[in-house]
Amino acid sequence: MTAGTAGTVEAGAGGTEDTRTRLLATALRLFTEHGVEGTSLQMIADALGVTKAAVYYHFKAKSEIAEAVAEPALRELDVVIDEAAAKRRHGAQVDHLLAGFVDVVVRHRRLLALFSSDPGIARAVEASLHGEQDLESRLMGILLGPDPDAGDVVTAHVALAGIGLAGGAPAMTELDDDTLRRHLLEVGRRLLRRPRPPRLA
Amino acid sequence: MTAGTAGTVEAGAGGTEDTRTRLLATALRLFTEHGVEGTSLQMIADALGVTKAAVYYHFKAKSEIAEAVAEPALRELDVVIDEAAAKRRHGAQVDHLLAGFVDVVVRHRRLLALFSSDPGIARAVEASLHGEQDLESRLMGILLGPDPDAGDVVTAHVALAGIGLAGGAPAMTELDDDTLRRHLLEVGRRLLRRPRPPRLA
DNA sequence: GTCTATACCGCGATAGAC
DNA sequence: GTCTATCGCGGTATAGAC
Repeated sequence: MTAGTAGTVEAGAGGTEDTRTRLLATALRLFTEHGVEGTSLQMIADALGVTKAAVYYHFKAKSEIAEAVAEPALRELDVVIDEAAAKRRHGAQVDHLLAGFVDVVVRHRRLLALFSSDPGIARAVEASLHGEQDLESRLMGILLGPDPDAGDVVTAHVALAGIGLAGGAPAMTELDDDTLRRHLLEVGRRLLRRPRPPRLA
Repeated sequence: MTAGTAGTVEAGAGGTEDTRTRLLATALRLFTEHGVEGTSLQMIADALGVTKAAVYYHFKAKSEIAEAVAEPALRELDVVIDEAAAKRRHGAQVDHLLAGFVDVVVRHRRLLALFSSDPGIARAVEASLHGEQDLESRLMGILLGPDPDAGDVVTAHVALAGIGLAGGAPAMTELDDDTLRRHLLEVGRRLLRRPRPPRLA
């Protein structure tokens, strides 16, 4: 995105990945190890063998790094929401959204652990979440039907918050992806009263 | 606690509340307005008309202020857990715990919004949560029966995280305490499969 | 026992040279 | 694209006034 002058860069010559990419990978690693707060620009710079100022050339602020790290997961969520919105029947929308949401949560659960305990990421995510696309409104809009009562709203919030947070919880690290996904899905269905989808897609 | 030499101090003379108490009240207000991270010791000191060092006299570190702010809620939770543990039947334990937890969440929901989005408080709470008393283990111990399977563990986590987070969510601020409590309780029951307690206590 | 003055160092961020 | 230098502010720490 914002491609511009790129062109020949992609999969360029020999070894050297461009700094921005290396930077993001390094930042993600350090973030998951020490949290966003606990990771200083100095640590990132040192790990890359450059100075803080060099890091600042690629990102205007630390929060931008956090946003960039969170972006892939948010983009996937965006796709899921679009797919869900495209379904005709409301029940099918909810089913697809739930399954897709759980899937994104499970596949990005290490990131999730960060999201939920670090305001650095949390704020970055919220910015994107309520930004241009406002993922949260769209999510809730699908989950809640045409005219939801207070109980529906509470239920939807508990479901999303619970699944998201539980997915990233330390106690879940022992479970393999598939097991976790199955259980989260089941819990979500019970919450949202969608007892069980038809056996074949 | 750690009373010691006190004695005559309690409910002392005229106007001046002791600084420590004013400090905590001020800190709580600023924390809820700007978050823990967003509140500097300088801001607290200014609001009280003292210097940073004075604040530092009462609390060795910023994290201690956060802990002190969170303490009342955690103590209430502690009581609820004890009460629940004292019940004879497991079903009654879960019912009491759920109702008590929801109640604490609702009454401290402003604080909750902080807990869940600010690692300052989050860490303080975790310290207490896993400290001496290890509230979390005891909570989970009651919620999960004798030998829980993976599904039970996931469910319990979703329930606690979901109720806690949803209770503090901005979207819930419009609901009055009683309505919120009723809906959270109902959602919790559905999750934990405790359909409905007997009509009279 | 309560507070002020002052200082330290690491942090995120900026400006400008190469 | 990277570096050196520097800034202001944050939490922390100590010495000492009252």
